[in-house]
Amino acid sequence: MTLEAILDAAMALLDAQGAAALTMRSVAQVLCCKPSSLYHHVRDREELVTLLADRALDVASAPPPDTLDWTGKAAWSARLFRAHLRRHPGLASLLSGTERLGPNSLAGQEYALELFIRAGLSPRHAYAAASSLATFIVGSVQFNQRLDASEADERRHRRLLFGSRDGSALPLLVRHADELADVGSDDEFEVGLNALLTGFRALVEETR
Amino acid sequence: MTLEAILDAAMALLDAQGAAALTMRSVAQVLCCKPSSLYHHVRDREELVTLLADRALDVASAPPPDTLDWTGKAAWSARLFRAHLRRHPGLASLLSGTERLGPNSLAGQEYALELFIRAGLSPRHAYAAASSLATFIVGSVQFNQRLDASEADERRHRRLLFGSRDGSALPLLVRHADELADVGSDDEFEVGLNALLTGFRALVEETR
DNA sequence: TCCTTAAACGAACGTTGTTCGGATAACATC
DNA sequence: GATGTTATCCGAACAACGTTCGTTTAAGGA
Repeated sequence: MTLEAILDAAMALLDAQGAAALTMRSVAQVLCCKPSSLYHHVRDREELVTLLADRALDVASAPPPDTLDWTGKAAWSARLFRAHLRRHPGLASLLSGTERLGPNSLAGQEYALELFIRAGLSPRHAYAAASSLATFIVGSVQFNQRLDASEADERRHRRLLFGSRDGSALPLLVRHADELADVGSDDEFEVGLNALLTGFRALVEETR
Repeated sequence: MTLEAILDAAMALLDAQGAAALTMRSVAQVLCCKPSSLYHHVRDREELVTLLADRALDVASAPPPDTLDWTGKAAWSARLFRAHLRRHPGLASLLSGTERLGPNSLAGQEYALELFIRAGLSPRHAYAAASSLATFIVGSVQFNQRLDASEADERRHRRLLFGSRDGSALPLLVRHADELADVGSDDEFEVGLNALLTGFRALVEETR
């Protein structure tokens, strides 16, 4: 009957059946109580989601090995964060819909801020860089969630769709349909991540 | 009574009252008909949203001036795209929830693909780069939507929140609270965009 | 003129978030 | 130990949502 239990139930529900199944009634059912009881511990459904979104970030992430330079550490943490988001389907969509001011979210911001400031960025640039990186990671997972769910089916679908068009309007997409069809979300993420980090590295150089 | 009219009404509703107001009943009311009538032109609400998400991308965007190099053109188009997303609140959240296989979406992908391939990227890298860029743009708008709505209030709120914590856990966020509080979404977007593009430029160099 | 077909409607069903008043139990106070 | 206060839970209900079904209406072709 405590708020902890409510968030636990919501988390279990989120992992098991996705974000759409996260209703007041379903949460109550998991806790063997009635929906109205939840409103004594939580004002809204929105507040529940906000609390859950931050609680779900409570990942005891292993710190990156010290042998890496700062971009290596950033990449390490970014991949870990992405893996965590993919392990909990629906979490990405939760995060992009709520404000991120909870303790775990702030801790992550603090960590990235320290990393980027120590690398030589101004506080403002470090903050903007951290926000951009977080935006890209969460957005990347959220965008490819539907695609990853169907996997091979989706690839075939995409290839079919590209190929079925007459080549006049979309020559490049059609010509490279087969090759592009199996560019997975992993490849896309790595390209974007590396691009962002080399961009940040260049920003450090030009600031110095 | 045509599908065009339905999408027009939905678009008007989206612009006027946001994505949450986009209900079957409200769309029907704008068209002076009953909700059940909509189901003769659209299978689901999801299909309506999917169609709308692509139709809303129908922006007769002025092509970037030819004096710019390819990263300049990419930045130009990216800023235009972002401005368009911000002009239509709720569109970003629509885009991140549906598959992007409509004609306008594909046309945008084709355009970015051509730009990046002509710059020297392999088709696969060009595709991944374009996807990453789109992810960042849409994600950036969606993330900062709530923040931009409140504007100054939100800034004060953020500063207050950062400042109110004891400095032990979040030393950097607290120390630079004032400075960080007025890092707007524009700054964040420009930093991320520039980083991505210099990263892509480096990718071209190392590929060649 | 009659028949077929497509579109709009009215009413309902199930589910959602949320509110309110009453029942209930625990806890503090005299 | 009795009493009153407080916090919690429950039952029922409300409005709004997406969706479906059967009927009505209107238009177009044979």
